[in-house]
Amino acid sequence: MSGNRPATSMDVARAAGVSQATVSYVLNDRPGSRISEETRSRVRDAAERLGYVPHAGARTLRTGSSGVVLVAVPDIPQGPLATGLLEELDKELGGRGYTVVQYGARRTKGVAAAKAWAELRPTAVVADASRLTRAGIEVLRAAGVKAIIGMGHAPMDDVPSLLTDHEGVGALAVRHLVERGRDPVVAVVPREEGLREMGLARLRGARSAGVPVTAVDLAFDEAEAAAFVAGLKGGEGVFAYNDEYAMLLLAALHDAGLRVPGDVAVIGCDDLPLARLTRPRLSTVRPDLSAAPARMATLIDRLVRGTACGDVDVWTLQLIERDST
Amino acid sequence: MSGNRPATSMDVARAAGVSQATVSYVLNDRPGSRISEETRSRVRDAAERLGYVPHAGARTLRTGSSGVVLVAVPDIPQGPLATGLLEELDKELGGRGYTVVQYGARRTKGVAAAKAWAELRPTAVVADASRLTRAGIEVLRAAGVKAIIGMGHAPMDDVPSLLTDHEGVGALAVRHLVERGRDPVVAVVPREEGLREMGLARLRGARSAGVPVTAVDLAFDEAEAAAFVAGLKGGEGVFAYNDEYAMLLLAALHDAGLRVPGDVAVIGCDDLPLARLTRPRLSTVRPDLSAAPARMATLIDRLVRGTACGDVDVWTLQLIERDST
DNA sequence: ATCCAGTGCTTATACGTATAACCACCCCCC
DNA sequence: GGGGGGTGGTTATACGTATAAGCACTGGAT
Repeated sequence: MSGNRPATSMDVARAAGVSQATVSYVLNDRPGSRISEETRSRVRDAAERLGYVPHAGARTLRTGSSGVVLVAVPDIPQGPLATGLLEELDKELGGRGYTVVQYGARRTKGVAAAKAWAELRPTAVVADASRLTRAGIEVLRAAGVKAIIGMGHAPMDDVPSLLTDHEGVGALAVRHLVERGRDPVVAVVPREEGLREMGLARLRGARSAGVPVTAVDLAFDEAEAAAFVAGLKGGEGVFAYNDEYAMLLLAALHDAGLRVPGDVAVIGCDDLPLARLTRPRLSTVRPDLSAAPARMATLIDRLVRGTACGDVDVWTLQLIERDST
Repeated sequence: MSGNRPATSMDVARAAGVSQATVSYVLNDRPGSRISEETRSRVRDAAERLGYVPHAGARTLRTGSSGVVLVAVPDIPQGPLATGLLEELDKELGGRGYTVVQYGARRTKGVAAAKAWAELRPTAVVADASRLTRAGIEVLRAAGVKAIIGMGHAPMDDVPSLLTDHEGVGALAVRHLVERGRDPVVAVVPREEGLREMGLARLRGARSAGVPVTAVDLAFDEAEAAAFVAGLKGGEGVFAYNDEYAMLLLAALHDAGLRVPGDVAVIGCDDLPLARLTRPRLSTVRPDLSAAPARMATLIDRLVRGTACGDVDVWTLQLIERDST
């Protein structure tokens, strides 16, 4: 049973006493094929008995389309938001008959990454926008990829994208701090590779709110946070880039004996589950992703069927006011 | 350029003025093939010019082996530990010529999941042990999967596994609490689906340490945590299942006005980056995964080549003592 | 001159599937 | 008794690749 090679549709055909074509017609129950109910069940029985599983590669070769949606996940450690988004997207696309596959993409990008993806002849590709270059997109198109969707902060002119509204996050956070009467407003920009660009985008948004905003570069490091906090005079409102940085600052402020929000107000972004547990409770900007998976799935499906072109979505932002501001 | 069908090795052959076989020999540079250097470069040029990318499905069909390592990730939200493990594993296997692909596996398990995976004809499968059943394993074997590796807490008798030493975590945590003179020792068992079994395993380990341990069921919920904390008398040592639960308890203890570690000691598990930011700093049990990816990759490679059989790894545990115990 | 060994390719085939095209049969109706 | 139209299949082929087997030629050695 286990030393043998996998059963093929030909094996099933022999076992059921029919031709291989009949097996194919039955198992895919192609509409318009004229096979008697009796033969159908004989074929299905044989397939079950032999443990037949179709060969995706062969099918792809024959039909010219794999039904695979390749998701190239970013290198940045994934939070619960991204994980949840992918899970929902998987469910949506699975329900429409696609096979969702995540591809680790070890640091490659551009044409090199695109070539690796193209080998699988995916029907669609969802990729971190920072991995996509124009030349890479050409490679994918040439390999027959029907739908290409970018995720990230920079709008790609060539492919529809799910954009994170980083500017909006910054603007919303700063407006809130101003409303609460905070005067020097400070925006933290993370120094880490991959986060820095987004930090700068959020800073731009912060500055668009109409008040002067001081930018401060910060690595995710307790000593640096302590040094930053030591320079505060009191009264500041700090937009901490995200909840993780906000938690870093809350700890540093606690160590320095500063009161939140009495001396300094802090606001994060993401509404992480763990960030609800800080004391004081952390105010934050929550990106609402709940509508994204279904819309992405619909868009992919339309692009594959060729009935629609690009469409850019933007997340909805919501301010969650707790105790830290 | 973009309305065309993808270039095949036959197209490359025509462009280079050679046969398709020659193209295959050159691009895979098969040792022992006698092709002149001049022809080789002509072929490579043509391939580059046409943007040729091999068709993985066709190759799989021909060779009978895909080189794909399918990783079926668990449904439980992934922490940085698991993410890091996968990333390293990806790198290791990528370096050995495998293609690592993550498969979302929307809640399916057993035979249904195995059939879905088998369609891709992976060379190896790394799966959450809770998704693997004996029948499922048979399906994979029958589909030609050479290496099957389980991850999780229950040792599978049939496949080698990377085991989390949940018992060890419990035992180590409780021994530490006892050393610090804590008298009633309490172990938290999470109520969430998927976490509960592991919680029970950690509880067994906790009880193997030789002192009486009270178990308490807890959902990840602030109100429940507050109710639990309200029942404490003081002096307790609490093993909180993991860092997230520990943070939940720290918040509840803070709200109740109890001092940590003065009144109650708390220890977690995982050494999450965010958990280093609590005040007091959280003591924890850190699973050391650094050796796992390389060992898993080696094991997979050996199983594929048929030069080795099973081998069970266990993570190394380390106690990190900070301020909460 | 003939044979042998090597070099540099080409020809032919099989992998597993989906589907267009064809075929045999039966029944009914003029 | 012959044509027409449904019913229930079968035969043949192509998808793109890897590789075994063969073939033409060249340059010695016998």
